[in-house]
Amino acid sequence: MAQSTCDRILDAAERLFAEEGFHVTSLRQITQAAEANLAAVNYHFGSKQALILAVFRRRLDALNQARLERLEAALDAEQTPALEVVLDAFVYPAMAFTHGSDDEGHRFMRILMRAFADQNDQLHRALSAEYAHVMRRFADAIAAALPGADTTQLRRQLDFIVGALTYTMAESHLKDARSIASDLVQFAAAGLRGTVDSRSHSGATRTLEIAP
Amino acid sequence: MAQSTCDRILDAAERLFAEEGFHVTSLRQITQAAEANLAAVNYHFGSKQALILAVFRRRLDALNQARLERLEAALDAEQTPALEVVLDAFVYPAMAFTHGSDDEGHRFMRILMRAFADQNDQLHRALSAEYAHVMRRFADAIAAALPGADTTQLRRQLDFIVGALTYTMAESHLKDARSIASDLVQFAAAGLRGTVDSRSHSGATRTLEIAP
DNA sequence: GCTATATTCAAACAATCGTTTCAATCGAGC
DNA sequence: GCTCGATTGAAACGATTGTTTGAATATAGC
Repeated sequence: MAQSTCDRILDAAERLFAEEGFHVTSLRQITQAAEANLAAVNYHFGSKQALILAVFRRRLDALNQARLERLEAALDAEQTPALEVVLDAFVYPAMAFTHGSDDEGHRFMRILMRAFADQNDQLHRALSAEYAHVMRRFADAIAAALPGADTTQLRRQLDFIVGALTYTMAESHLKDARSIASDLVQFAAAGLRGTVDSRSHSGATRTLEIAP
Repeated sequence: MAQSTCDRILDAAERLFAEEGFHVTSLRQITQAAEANLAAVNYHFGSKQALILAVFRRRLDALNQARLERLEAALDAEQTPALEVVLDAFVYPAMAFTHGSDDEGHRFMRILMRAFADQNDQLHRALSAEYAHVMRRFADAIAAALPGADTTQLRRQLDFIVGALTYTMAESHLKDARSIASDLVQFAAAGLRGTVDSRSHSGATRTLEIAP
């Protein structure tokens, strides 16, 4: 018995949630996979909903901390790091999760996307609150690397990047996570730079009026 | 009675799926909201899973057809339309759905994201198959507008755009869908152009080696 | 008007769900 | 060694699920 009952339940729940979904996964499946008793879930976590939240916090705390550490390191090394460095600090730790021993990172990204699709629940609010702190830091760092950028537009574009990252990681069976991360960083950097029209880049910025 | 029982069930199911999710929504909720009998679902559709598929096909067919029509119109007007025009043909019809009479479009995008989060099911395979046809057309059009672009990298970037689009539409309560669509088109165009390094754009393309 | 087909209805089906209960077991502290 | 709290165990609870059944009703064709 290497792990405690709590951890075994968390591991089993994470795996099953990713494979099947939150609501279709029963506590009986989880406890059976964890070699624990059915009542252990309600004893240790209180309810199924609380278990779901616990599964998320465990990984999300680590992910966001890794992101912030990487950002801090970049800010220590340079006063205003290049755009790619900031984006990499955001993207790479997420990708690193998909590169763990087995598929645990890929699994987690799947259930992370599932969570963001659950618009209504308290789960979404809890995750957004968790994200808000990190997002503000990165928005600031990006704004510093992009003088003249519009703040509200930049926040929108950050949503684009989060969407591209989450979707891509949940979608592809990436053996080449590192290559995809590099592609996304490059893509996002070019997208961000292309919409800053104060310091004109060689006319690469085109506008298109969308038909009504 | 303006609509048939079938249509009332489809409408009610779509609304409830978006609000609650697939598996937590019961057939009793659906039939009650549709003012139909419980057995009507199994009579008209065969099973709950078949109903879910029917809900998707109804809207997805219309969305993809609208995209292709817009792309064809652009290809008729110009031999190789500008990148922004192609991207707009992909993005705008999706955004137009979120701009319907009530929230029906926004609702649909939420359940579309939910569907893509359901990795395993036949639902995901059915939707990917439905998408594949459209994606190929757009990939070709984008490749034509971007001479010298790498094909596999371009397909990856298309996934980025799909992710950004789906995530953004599922996330924000957009009153200003048109503005967001314009932002996304501009962002994506710049991102795509920024990674084509054959015809060098003013050194805007930077590469970053990601740490191991 | 009658018949045959299509649809709706109320009721019951078996299965599964999350949760609760209470006794059994374990493990440290004195 | 004994006791008390923490943990686990088996079983049952009430509720809800998707599906099926068979009778009642509406609708079309002749």
